[in-house]
Amino acid sequence: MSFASRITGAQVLGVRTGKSLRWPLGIAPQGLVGRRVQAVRRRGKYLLMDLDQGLLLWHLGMSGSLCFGSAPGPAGAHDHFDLITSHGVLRLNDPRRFGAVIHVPDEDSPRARKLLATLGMEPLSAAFTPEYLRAGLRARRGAIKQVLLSGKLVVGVGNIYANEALFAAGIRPSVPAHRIGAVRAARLHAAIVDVLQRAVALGGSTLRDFSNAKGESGYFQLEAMVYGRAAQPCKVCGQDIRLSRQGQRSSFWCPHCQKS
DNA sequence: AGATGTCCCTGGAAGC
DNA sequence: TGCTTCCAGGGACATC
Repeated sequence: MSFASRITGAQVLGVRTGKSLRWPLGIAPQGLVGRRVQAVRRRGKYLLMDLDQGLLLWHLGMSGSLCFGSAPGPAGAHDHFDLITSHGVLRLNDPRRFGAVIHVPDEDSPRARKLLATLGMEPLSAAFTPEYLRAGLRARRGAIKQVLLSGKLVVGVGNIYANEALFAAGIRPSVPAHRIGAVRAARLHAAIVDVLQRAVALGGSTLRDFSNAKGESGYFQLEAMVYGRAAQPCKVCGQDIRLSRQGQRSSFWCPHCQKS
């Protein structure tokens, strides 16, 4: 049973905070005491926890993980936030502290809107269609890789999956988004859905130096075709995988399989 | 409003 | 061996 269903209905008994996370909580921790968890949802990479008053937004950043249990044990160096409830303790562990827990009064508050309202389509929803992607790409002049990473068209596509999806679609990361026609947009759409579905089925592809909540290594559970393979032979054509930088991010691509 | 650059943080790896 | 430097990630924010 997921922690979401186990924590639903619980009452908050207390909060323990460790080192500060990326942003302030937005409320005094005591202000959460007595609240009830009414539902747990997700939007993009945010976890939304509806309380009887207010809303808690959780984000795992790049290295965060959650665990939920009745006896979490003493807090470790990277255990930054415990939500202590009548059903158990939800603990956020995050070595690199890119994660966040943020309280907002409601989803329409300025802070919540700023974080959530600009998010793009859910990639595994029925509304994410090839036509939607094509229309969004047509309106953007930036490099396709950065458009995907921006999350404004479609959420959930981080650097690893952007690289992999572009390879699968045969599109070079530097191509201006609006140059991608209907046929290739459809191919990219299918590639995004496929790579995310496979990643979810396999439990994600964490960084090589981290592990999932169960402590299992996430070492390329989704086997990368290009990501992290600079100067290694392409698994399809044998040419050396190239590495370039776009907006402070590494892009890996095959010069033969991704011609334009 | 879109595009671009900067910054946050830490630990592992690589280089000296 | 021990030090320093580089690098990875998501995404808000500032600036043009």
